[in-house]
Amino acid sequence: MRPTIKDVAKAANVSIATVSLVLHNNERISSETKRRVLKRIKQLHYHPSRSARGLVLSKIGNIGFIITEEHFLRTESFYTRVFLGTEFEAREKDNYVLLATISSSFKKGDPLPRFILERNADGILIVGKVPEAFIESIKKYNMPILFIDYLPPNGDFPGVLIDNERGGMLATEYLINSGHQNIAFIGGEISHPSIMERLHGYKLALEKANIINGNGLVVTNDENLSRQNGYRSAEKLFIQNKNVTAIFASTNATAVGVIQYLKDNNLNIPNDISLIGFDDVEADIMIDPPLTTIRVPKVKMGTEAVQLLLNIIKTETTTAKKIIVPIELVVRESIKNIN
Amino acid sequence: MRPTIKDVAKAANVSIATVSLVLHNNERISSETKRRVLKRIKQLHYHPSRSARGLVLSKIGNIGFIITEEHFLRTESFYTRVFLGTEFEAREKDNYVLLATISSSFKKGDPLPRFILERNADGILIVGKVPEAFIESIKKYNMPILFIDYLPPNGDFPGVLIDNERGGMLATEYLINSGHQNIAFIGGEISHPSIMERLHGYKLALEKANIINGNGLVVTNDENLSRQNGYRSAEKLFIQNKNVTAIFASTNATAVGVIQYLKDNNLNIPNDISLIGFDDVEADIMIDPPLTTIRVPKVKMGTEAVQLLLNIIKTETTTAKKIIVPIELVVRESIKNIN
DNA sequence: AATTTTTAGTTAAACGTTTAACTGAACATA
DNA sequence: TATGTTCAGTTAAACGTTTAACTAAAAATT
Repeated sequence: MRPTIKDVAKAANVSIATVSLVLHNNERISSETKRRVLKRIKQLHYHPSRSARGLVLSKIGNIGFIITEEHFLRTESFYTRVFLGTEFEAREKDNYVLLATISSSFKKGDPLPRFILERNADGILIVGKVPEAFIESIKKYNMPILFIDYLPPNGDFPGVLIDNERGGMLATEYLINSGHQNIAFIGGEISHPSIMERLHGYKLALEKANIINGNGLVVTNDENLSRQNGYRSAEKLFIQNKNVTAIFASTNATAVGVIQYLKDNNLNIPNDISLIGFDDVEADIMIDPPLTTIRVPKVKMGTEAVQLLLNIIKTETTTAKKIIVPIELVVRESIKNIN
Repeated sequence: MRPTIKDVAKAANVSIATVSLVLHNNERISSETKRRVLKRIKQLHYHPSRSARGLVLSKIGNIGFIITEEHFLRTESFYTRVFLGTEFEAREKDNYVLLATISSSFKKGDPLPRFILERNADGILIVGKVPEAFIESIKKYNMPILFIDYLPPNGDFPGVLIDNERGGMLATEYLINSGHQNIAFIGGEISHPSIMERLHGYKLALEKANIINGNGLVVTNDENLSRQNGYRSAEKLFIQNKNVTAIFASTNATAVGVIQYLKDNNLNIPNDISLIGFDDVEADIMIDPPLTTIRVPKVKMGTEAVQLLLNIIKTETTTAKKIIVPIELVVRESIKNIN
């Protein structure tokens, strides 16, 4: 049988209350006693029972991580890394992360993640775009909620977000500074607000540099599969447009599709076409030459999110604080300077 | 405040014991009372507290899912899908899955997943190859353990496994039946037993067909990144060997690398080279032509694993039962019949 | 020396379940 | 009629914590 607080108390010759106080670092306990108790705790490999603790505190130490199944299974490990970040921070703070997927076509009345119904989570992380109907459905449980990489159009929630607009600008400006003018934007899942914001950043940068080019250079397309999306979009772009010299691919999965298209059509990167991506590419994907990109701190998004959420839970405040994680331009070899 | 069993009892005019018995479908309760209680449960949105339940049953309803960080972050969604399977089945059986990653260079003394230390899981799923040192470290906690897609070399544990050998045979035999003789095997992470077994199946099939070709056709290589691995291995293969007509790539990530190599070297699939993979390819990866492959039921592996593990937990037996999930040859267009 | 304050604990109730042991009424049996 | 038996529940203890309220001893104050 696993040891309980009683066993520790007996071994250390104190009451169970003392053990509990030691566990919580209460200053009422002398350092001598503390030492003795701690020694026994270690010796017996004692760990307090979560159930017992949860029962009295009515706080379980779990946080829910909700994502659409589609996003979770994406070949890009974007959200997987975010998840890992949440796991790291949760562990640090003595919490567990419970992952649940929902359908991206969730509609009212569909079953909710069990940890919501059973209130087996102290708070909830909603990751990536989720259906509005889902958000509506869980509102009434009023658990603390925090969004990651998405904010619903209405309602004011806290969130951990990427500075997509600045990223879009950064990417575009870098292309402009490298002498490009005919810069195309290829958008993946354009209905995701993040992509919209990147597009907005792109437009802003062009405007600022007084470059006016028709909308023909912006190709969007809402297929689910980002790579095919990138491929098809590139195809579409080049049919209409022969003089593009640079492409801003709004995600790296899109970029991979674009690369395939360029390869299939004997267009060399960066000599014929310069290309910049968004999100650092997984090392596993072979891209030749290495892709210049905007790096997003995925793991950090997870850790920040958990920190903020736990804070909201602890202080029982309602906040709509937004944390914007910094992005970074990573220059590699996919862009040609044509100045 | 969330409703408790007391609230239900009061509303239904019974004792809390009755409510509990209704919850457990005890036949001691008349159907009339049962109906009344159930009605109130629904009305009040009552869900029993996990903490309270866990406390009295000393069984928490969590199962741990342990995987190396490296495997979890793989671009192939193989293990992600297995995870999803476990999640589905766990949910069905009123359990939660707690995921923890460990380092693939885990050594004695490294910190263990918290749910092991705290015994916050009733049983553990170990997924993919993990360091021997890790297995040694957790043995002493003697929690029920089940392996997925891996079995440690020593110790007799239950597991849910792929019939890799049969898969290797199936793939190779299909190539043979299509008239190929110079069939190469390109192995990804060859130190993973699964890959070894596929290789063994390959050899068996060749033997059975009386095809003798030197070991020059087997290229293995233990780089971590499967795609680069595939690329490099293909390179190596073709330097030594000019007359290969078919390749069996031991994983699909490897196959993708091989495809890139072939494309870069103007070798057409299937006209110049036939190719077969292993694991069904993610729809997102653009492969032209569609790849013939051995399909592995990933989600099913997860559900089966949870079923078996929960069974072991419930019956408190020690078993070393192995579940071999069926595989399937999926014929698409990457193989040329040269008979 | 008597009183008050501080220190370093202890006692006991509470959290929400499960379930063995009990009970009282209705029914069956001799 | 007296006595079992079955039915349909109820009572109460137990699970392992936390923490407010209490206490006994030591230290400080008058």
